[in-house]
Amino acid sequence: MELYQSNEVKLYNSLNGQKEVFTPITPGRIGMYVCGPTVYSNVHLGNCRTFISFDMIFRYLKHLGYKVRYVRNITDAGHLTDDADQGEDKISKKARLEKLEPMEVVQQYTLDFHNVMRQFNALPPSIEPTATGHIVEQIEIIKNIIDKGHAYERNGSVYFDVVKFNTDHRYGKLSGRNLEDMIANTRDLNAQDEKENAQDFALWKKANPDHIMRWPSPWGDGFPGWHLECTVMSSKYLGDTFDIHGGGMDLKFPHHECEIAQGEAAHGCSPVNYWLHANMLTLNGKKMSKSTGNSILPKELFTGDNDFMEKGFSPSVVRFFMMQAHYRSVLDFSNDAILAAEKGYNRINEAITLLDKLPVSQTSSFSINEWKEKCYAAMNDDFNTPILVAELFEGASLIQKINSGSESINQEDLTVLQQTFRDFFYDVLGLKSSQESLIGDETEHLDKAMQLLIDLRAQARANRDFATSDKIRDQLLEAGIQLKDGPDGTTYTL
RNA sequence: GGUGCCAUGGCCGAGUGGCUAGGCUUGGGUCUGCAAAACCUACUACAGCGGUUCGAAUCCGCUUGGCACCUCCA
Repeated sequence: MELYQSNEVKLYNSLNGQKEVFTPITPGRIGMYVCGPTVYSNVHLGNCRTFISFDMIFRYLKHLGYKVRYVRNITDAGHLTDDADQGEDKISKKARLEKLEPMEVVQQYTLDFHNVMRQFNALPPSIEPTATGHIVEQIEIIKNIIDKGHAYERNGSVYFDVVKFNTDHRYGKLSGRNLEDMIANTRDLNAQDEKENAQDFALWKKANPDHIMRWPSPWGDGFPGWHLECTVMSSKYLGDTFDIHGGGMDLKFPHHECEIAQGEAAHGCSPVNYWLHANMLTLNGKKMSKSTGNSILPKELFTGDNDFMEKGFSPSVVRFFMMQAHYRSVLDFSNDAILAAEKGYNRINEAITLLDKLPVSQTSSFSINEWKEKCYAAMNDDFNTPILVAELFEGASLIQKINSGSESINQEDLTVLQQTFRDFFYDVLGLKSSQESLIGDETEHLDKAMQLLIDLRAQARANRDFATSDKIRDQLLEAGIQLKDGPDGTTYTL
């Protein structure tokens, strides 16, 4: 019996704005697609929040025993810098500026992305397809959409006919827009526009002679439009209709709206059952954005080399900070907020170090299963990680009380406590304990060296040579190591 | 202008028509040579104005403020 059979997950579906009971198309199996990064520059922290949010969702669904195929693409072509019409492929623009091959740029930033995701302890997706690896499929689906009468060719480019599509489908159902309003609100600035309507979007763009990234197609040399890759890759790997599609809130319109239109036009069915949108991470109250400069790189945050924070923070602390907010809420990043999160994170880590050393009693003075159920209930309710974190703090408090003897626990319950605490902290939230950043070998060496210092200090204290003992303590603190005198001797944390 | 979302105690951040999330900070205490850490303990908030209700911070309306999308952006 898998956990999912006894845990009913409710998730907020952007398609109708309601929390719905999640039922996969195939029992026990889930297909999930998340829009990945455009690899033309380093991912910033805001990008990371979305991927960390969906990593948490992926982890919880797996924890429940579902077999999840998680597809997250790499956009290495096709996003335009300007208007669809005088647009230039983002990747090739960057390439020209830096005098690099386009695929060199792609490689560099893909590696950076993977590296950052690894630091945040995000699991790799099951499949990570690239747009450039699916040009053939994109050309095929464009032919299909043209055949169905939902697209037209103009001067070597192909456009999706939104107005025609809207006559027997509903364009705008995800973002709550209707086409009439959109048309009414459009001022027609581009008289030379190839498109029949301003709302039409490109499926294929003709490449100018100097455009580096280009592929042959039935309409001439060009490159695929912005929204097509996701439709192609999601349907290829997950089917024409699949369970969950995720992405950042800012992709809801037009990107996801266009995906729905493309899917419905090409396959005749709605592509996705549950649309999930992760909210933005703001910095100083404003959305992070590469173009405005209001952004912070993960590396700058980890090292403390940035203008916003007074010191560096470990990836796990940053992840914990994000988990303290709901994925659908805007989260503002600030020095005070992350500092507070770091202290809370340390508190939970203190409890974890006690987990294997707790005294066992004949009976328990509380109901551990009640606590465990609350943890699951939090996650089952649209992945409410802030509530889960609150429960982990309750658990941490419980651990301290058992340790100090004001609560007691029997062996059976202790096993539940250990298992549940670890399941949620490590597996579901994807956090690491503060000591874990060190590799085993290093820890051992450090332990030995530290023990020597601790012994020396203890001796100095015994001789009431406090000048020496305080010197050891204070200088270690400057080096980032904190000594903690307890009843059973002195321990240290980094 | 259009479409959504949000306003919670010093700070961050959940949530619910009635039973005081949680973390951080701060005050008091235990421990300590002194600290730090840890632990115990205290601190009853929901933008404003109306309305519905026995009862609303939670539902409805208005006002004010903020954010996101409508153009590439997670």
